[in-house]
Amino acid sequence: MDCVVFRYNVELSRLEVLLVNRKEKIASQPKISLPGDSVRTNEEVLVAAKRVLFEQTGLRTPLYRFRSFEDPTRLDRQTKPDRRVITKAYLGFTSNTELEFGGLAEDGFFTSIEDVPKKMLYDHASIFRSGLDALTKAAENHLVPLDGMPKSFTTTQLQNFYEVILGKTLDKRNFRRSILSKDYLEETGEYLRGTNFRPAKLLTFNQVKFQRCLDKELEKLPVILF
Amino acid sequence: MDCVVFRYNVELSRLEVLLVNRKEKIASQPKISLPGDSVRTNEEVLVAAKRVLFEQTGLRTPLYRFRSFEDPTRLDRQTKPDRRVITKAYLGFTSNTELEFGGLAEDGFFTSIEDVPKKMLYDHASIFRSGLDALTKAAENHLVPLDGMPKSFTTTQLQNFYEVILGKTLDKRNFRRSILSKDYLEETGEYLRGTNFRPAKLLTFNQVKFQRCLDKELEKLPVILF
DNA sequence: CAAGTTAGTGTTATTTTGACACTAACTAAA
DNA sequence: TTTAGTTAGTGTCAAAATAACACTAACTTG
Repeated sequence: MDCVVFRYNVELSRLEVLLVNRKEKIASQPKISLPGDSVRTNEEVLVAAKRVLFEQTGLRTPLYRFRSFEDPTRLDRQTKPDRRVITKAYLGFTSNTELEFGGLAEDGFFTSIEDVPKKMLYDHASIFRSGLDALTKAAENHLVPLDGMPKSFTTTQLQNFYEVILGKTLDKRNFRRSILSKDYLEETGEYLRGTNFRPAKLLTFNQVKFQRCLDKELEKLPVILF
Repeated sequence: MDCVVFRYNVELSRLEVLLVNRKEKIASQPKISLPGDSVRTNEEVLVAAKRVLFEQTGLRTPLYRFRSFEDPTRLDRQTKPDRRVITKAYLGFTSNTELEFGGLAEDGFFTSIEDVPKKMLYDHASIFRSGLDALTKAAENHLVPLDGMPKSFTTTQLQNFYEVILGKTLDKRNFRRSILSKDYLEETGEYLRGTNFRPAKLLTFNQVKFQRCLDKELEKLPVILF
């Protein structure tokens, strides 16, 4: 199981992803990789993902599964032909920049998604790409988890976040209508102070409601096949 | 990997599913189960599913993946706690009733979905139920694979098929508009003869175009996260 | 109090979806 | 040959969802 953990870098207004270097070099593979490890025999995969992410990087953040990778040649082609390895991939968001490496991870860093190496451990480069696709798809439908946003934020800040992910500008009114109808944002009653213009309402992300919203969307899917 | 293979019984106008009895009894488990077995180390899972289905029942039919089952307790609770077993489930349709059993399967039969045993091998009862859910969802969106329909059929026959799956009647005009817009049905140029009323156009199912249509639908999904 | 800046809102046109009823084409029987 | 019987096949209208678009509200500073 592997994790694609994004960070929204507000200052540089860019999207970053968390990569780690493995302690051990595996055959001729690059050490640079996504955080990830194998699942214990009696462990729920999602639980394993959270555990491993914490062990390797010190991060605790909700994770969302997005795809499995089970091509029988995914590791063969590169290394160990002794057994077949499949992996399940999760994505997450964080705002935390204080990392503590451990487990299989020697060290690591956030890097702009532009600068992610083309070659990483095993098929991690393509897992990353797939995670980015999943994120884009989620963004197009205003279903990006906001675990990496500040505790509270304004609608405009949120729109900027989405615009960074999608790489294009969005219509303010349509964006607000859509995102508010999703019903996972809550007003704090507070306003953003310190500007020299009209203060904006501060919102918070309700992760539980977001999950409910995700489930509702999954119900609506035209197919389960797949 | 396990297969949920449906058959549309035109005469009885009901939906049936293919079950097999395993040759070997496993612990205190029922022998009755879905066709299924483990995947070979170097085998694509879909390929394995088609191979196993053929070995066990003599059927060759396109299969469509619909879900994975990976709860760490799925077999533990019942039998072998020696290793963790996950499974990937596929669904398919056939019109073939000539079965040839082999491999792990002693024998088998099609049974009405009403009469599927509540207790089957491992968690096969819940895999079946989940396959039926997938089918229903597909039917609601007019995306049921028609591999189990006769070579050619009329729109009305197709509508009956859908009505059997959904257990309710559908509006003829809306059904036709929707299903024809999907673009995986082709006119044969032939007409259904032998009736004493207006002859209906005969259509065929194009499985390749259907796959393309499925892929297009998957593109449109609001999330990749699942 | 005027100027500057962002916050916040509503309407219209287009597309999609569901509800609904009639004419067309054929056979069989009178 | 005409009429009755039966299913095939088609189009419109209303409702909901979606995309495009411009102005007023609220605050700060000088």
